[in-house]
Amino acid sequence: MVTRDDVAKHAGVSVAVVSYVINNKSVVKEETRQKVLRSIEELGYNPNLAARSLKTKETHQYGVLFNNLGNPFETGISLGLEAKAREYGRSLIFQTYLGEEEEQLKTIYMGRTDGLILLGQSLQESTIRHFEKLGVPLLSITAPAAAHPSVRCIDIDWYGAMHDLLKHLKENGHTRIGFMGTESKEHHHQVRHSEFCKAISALGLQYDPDGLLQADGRLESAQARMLERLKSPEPLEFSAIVCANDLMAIGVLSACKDAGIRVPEDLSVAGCENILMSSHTSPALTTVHYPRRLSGFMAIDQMMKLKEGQDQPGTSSTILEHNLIIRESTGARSPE
Amino acid sequence: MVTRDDVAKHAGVSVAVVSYVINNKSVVKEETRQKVLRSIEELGYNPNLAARSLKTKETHQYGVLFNNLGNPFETGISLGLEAKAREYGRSLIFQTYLGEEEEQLKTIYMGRTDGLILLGQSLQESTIRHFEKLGVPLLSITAPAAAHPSVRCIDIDWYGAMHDLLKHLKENGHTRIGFMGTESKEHHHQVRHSEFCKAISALGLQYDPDGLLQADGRLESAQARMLERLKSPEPLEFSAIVCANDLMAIGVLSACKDAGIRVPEDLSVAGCENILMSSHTSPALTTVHYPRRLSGFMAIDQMMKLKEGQDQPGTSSTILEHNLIIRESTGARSPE
DNA sequence: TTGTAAGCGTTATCAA
DNA sequence: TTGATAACGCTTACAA
Repeated sequence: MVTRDDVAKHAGVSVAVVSYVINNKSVVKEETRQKVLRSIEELGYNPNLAARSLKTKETHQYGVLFNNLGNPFETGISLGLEAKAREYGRSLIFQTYLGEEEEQLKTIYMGRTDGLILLGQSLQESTIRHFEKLGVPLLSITAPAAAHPSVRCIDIDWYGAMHDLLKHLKENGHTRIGFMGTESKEHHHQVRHSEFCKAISALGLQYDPDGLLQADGRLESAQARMLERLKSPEPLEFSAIVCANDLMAIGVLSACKDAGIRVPEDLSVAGCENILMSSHTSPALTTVHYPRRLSGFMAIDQMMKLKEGQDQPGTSSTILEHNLIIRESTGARSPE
Repeated sequence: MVTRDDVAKHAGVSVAVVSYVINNKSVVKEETRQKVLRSIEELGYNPNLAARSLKTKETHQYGVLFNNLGNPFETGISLGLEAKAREYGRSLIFQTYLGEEEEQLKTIYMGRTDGLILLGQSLQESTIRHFEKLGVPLLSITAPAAAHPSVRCIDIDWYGAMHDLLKHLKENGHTRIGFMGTESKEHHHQVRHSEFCKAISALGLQYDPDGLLQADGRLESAQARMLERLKSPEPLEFSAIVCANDLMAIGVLSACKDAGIRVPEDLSVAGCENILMSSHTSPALTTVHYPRRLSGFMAIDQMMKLKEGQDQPGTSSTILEHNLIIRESTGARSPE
């Protein structure tokens, strides 16, 4: 490996000068600078980042915690994170979050990250304090079920989104509306569910708690759960169903197809997130658009600002624009 | 930050002993060990990984180079990579590969990675040599268009896969078969295309070079390209089309729907990779299954073995099992 | 404008 | 079985 010492020797200067050149300290004489630059080029020198961050306490890496890399919602966000991080010369360490291994985060990221980006996870109080003490900021894209003051959030206004969606369904004659959520109490889908409930009552609609179906956020489990429900002899409690994400909504669509239920003639189905695939199902899915790429941009931007101490107290929560996308999977019911 | 010095002081031992305990050197007296362990616990100590890798020259991190994080094929592989890496206590640095910024890889990964996992990219000779010199092994999941002896590969047998698929189409009466690939000469889809061509002639089928449609691997561009083709007055050169990946095949499906072409009655469509979504389109997509998760497992396993010097010369290329999945999008043509 | 040297938190060698 | 101490490659006072 070529080290800074090699460069110094080759260029006939001291190691400090090499550092000055690399870090663009303007003190260096232009002639010397060129000499050093030439040596760097000739030797193919690259600074060792581990050594650098040991000294500077800056790693130029951010940790990103996934729930499910297989969900295009999360990869869509990462696309934004990654592009913006690249702009700033930052790298991302991706990790799937597993509740039972939360303790390990402390080990994995020690001396390896300038900040942690969550995708809606509710970390334990002790973990949050640990990173706080280390000066590693936490930021969540889409708010955790259990909000914590020292975790800043980027999200859309779920109440507004649910209100828009439910208003659309109401206008199509639906009064009884179901919900498919995610079982875990700590999952960020809980926020979507609770705002759904608020919007339901604000609009004077009915919500039968029996009309709550629980899956785990994945397509397959949603499909299985819905199929099971459709096969039971009892009639559905609802004429329309809102799913906490598109993946589950697509699973519901498939279950309806399997069971011979027509969408939207027999049942209206809506999702959340507007992943690419939701416009390529048949029927195409009505959904709430979540600005994924933008949320990733904002997250990195905020991290960079936090670093520069521009920690404005008002910015602990950022609300992004949402959009209702009406497609074919919702509409008026047609009685055979 | 709590350092090893703090622990040593707290436990009343030297710093060396703390290291011994952490790294499980068996020399330490059990009583001392317990004392140190208790101090570590009490102080909430975690070893600084930057310092450690500076000393040991091992980073316990692997770089992963994506083409498109939005492609479920790539995230499916990552799911495998991530799970296996976790088992071994390794972290992954994800990066989107951009040809024009290849030079930067040398900087980004300096002192930060024990190995680089490619997803079919063809790196420049000089880049490959750079990492070779540093002792950073390169491994590609799905073979690059330009194979290089020092990059080991994990892939399926694309000739076999294409042969299976084309045989199925031939049995359904198709003789003229088109292909949708990816434009760039360096893209790993080129391998799929060339093996397609070989299988075509082995089976005595026709392949009209005009029947080659070029997109960029994404759904949207495939849809646009196919729609454009369908709108031109000339009749199609083929009665069936194979797409280099499922995402593009789904785009083709959407284009057909837009243009009023029935699948498979008017045109058979097949993909590659068998992403989750391909079983939820209508018609469901015929495709070649690629064992994504497994390929990720193998990649990490190989990396770990390379490290231990178990660099068997025979293992530079690993072939995984593939499967033809026949669904609804292919079949016999029905003349109106 | 450049050089010397201390120190970042580890591991590992060598003595004790 | 333990303790000093020299690296690892870098940044950054401070001195020259």
